Amino acid sequence: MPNQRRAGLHDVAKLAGVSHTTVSRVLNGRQYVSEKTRSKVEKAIIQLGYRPNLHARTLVTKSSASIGVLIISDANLVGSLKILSEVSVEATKANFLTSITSFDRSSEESLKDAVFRLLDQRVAGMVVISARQEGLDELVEMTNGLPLVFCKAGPEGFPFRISLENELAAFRATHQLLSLGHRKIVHFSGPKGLIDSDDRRRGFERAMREFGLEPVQILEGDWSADSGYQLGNDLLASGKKFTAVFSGNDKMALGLIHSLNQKSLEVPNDVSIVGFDDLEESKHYRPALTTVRQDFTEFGSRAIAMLQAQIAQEEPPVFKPLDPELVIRNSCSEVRSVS
Amino acid sequence: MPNQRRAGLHDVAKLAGVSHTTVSRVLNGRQYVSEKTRSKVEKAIIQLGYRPNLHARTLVTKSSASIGVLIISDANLVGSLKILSEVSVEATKANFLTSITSFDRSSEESLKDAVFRLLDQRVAGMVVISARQEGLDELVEMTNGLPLVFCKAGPEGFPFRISLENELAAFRATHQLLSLGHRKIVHFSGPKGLIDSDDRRRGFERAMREFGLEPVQILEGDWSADSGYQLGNDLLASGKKFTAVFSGNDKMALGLIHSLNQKSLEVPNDVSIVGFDDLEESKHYRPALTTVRQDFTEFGSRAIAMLQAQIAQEEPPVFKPLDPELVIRNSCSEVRSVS
DNA sequence: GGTGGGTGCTCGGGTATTGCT
DNA sequence: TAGCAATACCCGAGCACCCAC
Repeated sequence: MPNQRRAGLHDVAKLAGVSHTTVSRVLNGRQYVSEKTRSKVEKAIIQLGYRPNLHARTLVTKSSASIGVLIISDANLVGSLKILSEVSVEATKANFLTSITSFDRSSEESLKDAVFRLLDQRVAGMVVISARQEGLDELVEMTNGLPLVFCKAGPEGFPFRISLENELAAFRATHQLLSLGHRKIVHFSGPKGLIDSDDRRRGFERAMREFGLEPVQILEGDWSADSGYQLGNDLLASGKKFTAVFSGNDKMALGLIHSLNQKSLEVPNDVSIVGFDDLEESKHYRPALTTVRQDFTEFGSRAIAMLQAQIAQEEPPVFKPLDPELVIRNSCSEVRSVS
Repeated sequence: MPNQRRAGLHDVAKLAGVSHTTVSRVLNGRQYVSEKTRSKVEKAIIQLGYRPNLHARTLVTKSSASIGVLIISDANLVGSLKILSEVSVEATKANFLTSITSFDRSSEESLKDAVFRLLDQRVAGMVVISARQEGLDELVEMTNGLPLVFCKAGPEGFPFRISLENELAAFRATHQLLSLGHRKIVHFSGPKGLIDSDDRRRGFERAMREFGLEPVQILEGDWSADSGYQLGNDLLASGKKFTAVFSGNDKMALGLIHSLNQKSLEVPNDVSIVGFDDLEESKHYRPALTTVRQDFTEFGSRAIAMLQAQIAQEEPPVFKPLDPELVIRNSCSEVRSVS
């Protein structure tokens, strides 16, 4: 029996011998209720297992206690999911419920449909997790002033946005290679158009430029270890000379190492590699991977804090950018020869 | 201006010059509306950008078009998140909205609070993703007949449950080692109490028993590569003799390989290893990992199909159990010596 | 008597007003 | 004047019922 009618305000009022107005006052912590009546009402609430109907409340107050999360899915689903889970946990702490929906760029439905799925719920605010910039401007228009926070990609100039210091991190990673004497450096990037890929590529290019160097080559993968392996094979087959690779993420670096090993090339003796992400397992690769890490953990709480401030119409908090950290392990050495 | 009042049924009715009932009929595709009025109403709807208020609708129909997902978080968060995303996508296809909330066993709040967060939304059904059995019986009671589907762990005898064939998969993995002549086999398990850990351990033990063997040792890790590394060190320090390890997942296997390598032990020459999961990157480990894979992809669609059937009070679909597949690569060889 | 369409109550809870103690 | 009851109406939709042709 799913739907035995649940107790309502009126039932509580009747049991407690008060008016429904008083019950409402107790529920919302209003004044003008004596201790005695309050406890009477509370007892009745517990006895009946009363729970307010959120839909009814939302209907009249016009403000639901739930936030929407829109995931615009792309290659790196797992990354988005981590953010989602953080956002959800933080939202819960802040007494918000989380409604999620995803939008697949390759599907027939329009972004508008996905956005309206959330808007129709009258969410109090929205967190958008997207790896690409495209379409985000329209999104702002569609939502028409609704509190909004973007994770990763966000429209140009939009104030509420949480992103990684990709460019700086990539710069530092590349710099590490350069400071070891490497000059012939290849970059494995992620899919073009993803903000992470593009920013990291930019950081790489800036570091090279500051040394007056040209990249040997920039190869585009899809973040997977498989693609790193494939790119490694392609690179070796091309016959281009290089002494180091800066990989856009750790997984591609793993695939690259695999492909080098198959051709009897060793890391770091023959080729030096720097990764990106510092996955939990990267230190157990062979060799342990030198990589660059960014603290992800505050992503969710920052997003929710920004959203809450907007919802409450307060001044949004200002966050310091996250400082990327270079983690030096065993996949880099000084240049020996130009193979 | 977030809340310029949005158009309601009445506004549409006024503009179209009909009553709100007629508009409601058009919206719900009821009969007894002439083509002419229908198109008039539809025009008005578009013109006003009208969107029905889901809360109002839920209030009167007592059935919301949203399902709840409760994530009871444990070690393997990423696994749960993958299921979540599938569930969410499938739910969307079926025109349901997804509300999620998580419950942390180590937190002060009770499971009841988490469940009620969802129940208060009057969700039409609930998907529970839990790695542990504990507390799931109460959950069934609390929800009082609400359509329910459990992913991974589920209460004893509960009919609606999606789980992996862990026991069988682990049996096959162990069997592979045995058929190569290994007799001194160690098992690295996940945290005790997790259904995945326990089932895999059982499969391992059954395989050993059928060969009349005792496990050399069963070591408990936490699924992480770090713990696999630690367990590897512990094992080597213990001086116990072994020729093979069946690791409860691929990541711990990676850590184990790392620890063996540090002691100049090679895989598979000195020690054979079978993993579990077949991560995308496992084929790029050194050596490429022999492991066992289960197809995860239908998890979400199965869960939603089961839930939908319950919600619609239809006969739930019956699914064949997923057949685990042994993926043979280079981390196992025949026994040579007992080190 | 089947179509087409309007009136009015309902869902569950918020709130403003009045009035009594 | 604090503490409460009683009344009444609102939110936005669904629907039973009624009344026209």
